[in-house]
Amino acid sequence: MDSHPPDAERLLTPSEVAKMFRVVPKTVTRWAQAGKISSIRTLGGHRRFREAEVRRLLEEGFGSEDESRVG
Amino acid sequence: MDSHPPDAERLLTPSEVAKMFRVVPKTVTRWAQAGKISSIRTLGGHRRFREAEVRRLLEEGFGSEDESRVG
DNA sequence: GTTAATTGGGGTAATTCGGGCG
DNA sequence: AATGTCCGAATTACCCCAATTA
Repeated sequence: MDSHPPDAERLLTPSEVAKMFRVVPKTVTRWAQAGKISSIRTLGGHRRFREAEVRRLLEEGFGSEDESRVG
Repeated sequence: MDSHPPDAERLLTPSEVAKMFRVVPKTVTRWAQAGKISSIRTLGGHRRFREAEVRRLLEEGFGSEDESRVG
């Protein structure tokens, strides 16, 4: 039996996100601390990231650098 | 009709909770042992978790970390 | 060249994972 | 097959400081 709760969303570990961006896991942690990426915490304090958001951020980085960035 | 499912009493297995947090089932068991999450026992000694509580714990850790939190 | 921000590495403690067995 | 419990290894969090980048 493999019934999952309705809005079970795919979560990624810091290492997995780090590999996608080609940075070390610690850098991903800094992004979370800086509020640049949202994250949830396991009950032990470790972070998990939404795969959808990570991929969105990853693709934003491929946009033209001429694009004005609001921030 | 089941248009009003009593979510508050729905119970989840260790595996289901583990998938929601992106951890392995054993880790969820550890959280129960540490008292970080309440659980009930089946007559066979296995644990079950309240979906409402799990969801609450899951959403507590969401959002940017630089947002102030009202305690 | 200087200033400010980001990234990476070291170190330690806590958490998580994986294997084995009941 | 899923779960419970114990142990050792890997991952992560958090600290500080140097190197790289804009």
